Amino acid sequence: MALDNQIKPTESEVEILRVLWDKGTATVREVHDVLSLHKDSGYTTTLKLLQIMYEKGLVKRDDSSKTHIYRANVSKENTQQQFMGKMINSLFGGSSTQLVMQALGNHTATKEELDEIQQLLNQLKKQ
Amino acid sequence: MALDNQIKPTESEVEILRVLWDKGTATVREVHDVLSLHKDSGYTTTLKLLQIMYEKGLVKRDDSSKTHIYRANVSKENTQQQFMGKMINSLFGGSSTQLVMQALGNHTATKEELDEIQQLLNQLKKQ
DNA sequence: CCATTTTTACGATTTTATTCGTAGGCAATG
DNA sequence: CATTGCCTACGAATAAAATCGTAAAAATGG
Repeated sequence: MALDNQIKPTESEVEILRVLWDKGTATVREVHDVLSLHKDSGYTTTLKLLQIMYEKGLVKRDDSSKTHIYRANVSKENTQQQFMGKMINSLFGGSSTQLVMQALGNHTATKEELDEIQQLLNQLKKQ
Repeated sequence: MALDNQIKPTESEVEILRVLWDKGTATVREVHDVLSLHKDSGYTTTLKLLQIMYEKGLVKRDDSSKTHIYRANVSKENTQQQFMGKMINSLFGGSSTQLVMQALGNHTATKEELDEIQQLLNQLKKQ
């Protein structure tokens, strides 16, 4: 039933979560190295953010050895849901369909993607 | 071609824009009264926000008479696009299809809505 | 025409998010 | 066993967003 905690990660926190979702586990250094590719903030900034995220419960960590190992404590799917819900409410009058229409209309999708969507649509129609 | 201004409205600014999109034009008082239904910040807060939004170019205003009249200067559609784009990039690996799938899968849509989506899908498939 | 209300302007404060600097610990290695 | 480097902790600085308080001008309406 996932009475989802309403800890909404900030933008910077999402960037970090993406790395963790991708790698599964990572040290501060590893996270930082990935972020550094597109951003230039210092190492201690990443460290601090991970510590804050730990306090918030957004990540877990194994601190049994000196170099701590982090992993996400919120799923990508839930987080997507959370942000999508916010957006649907604030910008699409609560209608997820409106959002879907907008997304479909404005971003080009390949034939394969359209088929994929079609399949899902068929499934939903059956119910 | 809409070389969209990258002024990203903040969350509070979006709330105000919603009122303006809905009413077309509104005074600070009118905006504030609507916001007050779900929020309790003071009148001058709303005023200040509208002034900031004016400086940013998010709203226009008619200040020919004492009580200024505001209207949105960014469209709902563009703003939706802007936020959706951000979200697709930060949470859906750049794939709008992923977002659509997620939205379809998790929020219940009525038969009519599904049909509407189907229609759009058909249209896209033709191209 | 005076008192009250409503409005704008705008600086200041508060809150939240992000960034950094410094200190202390530990471990590798020359 | 000292030096160097990398790690965490954590307070503090900075930045950005939201809120408020107060003053002054205009409007309202007895």
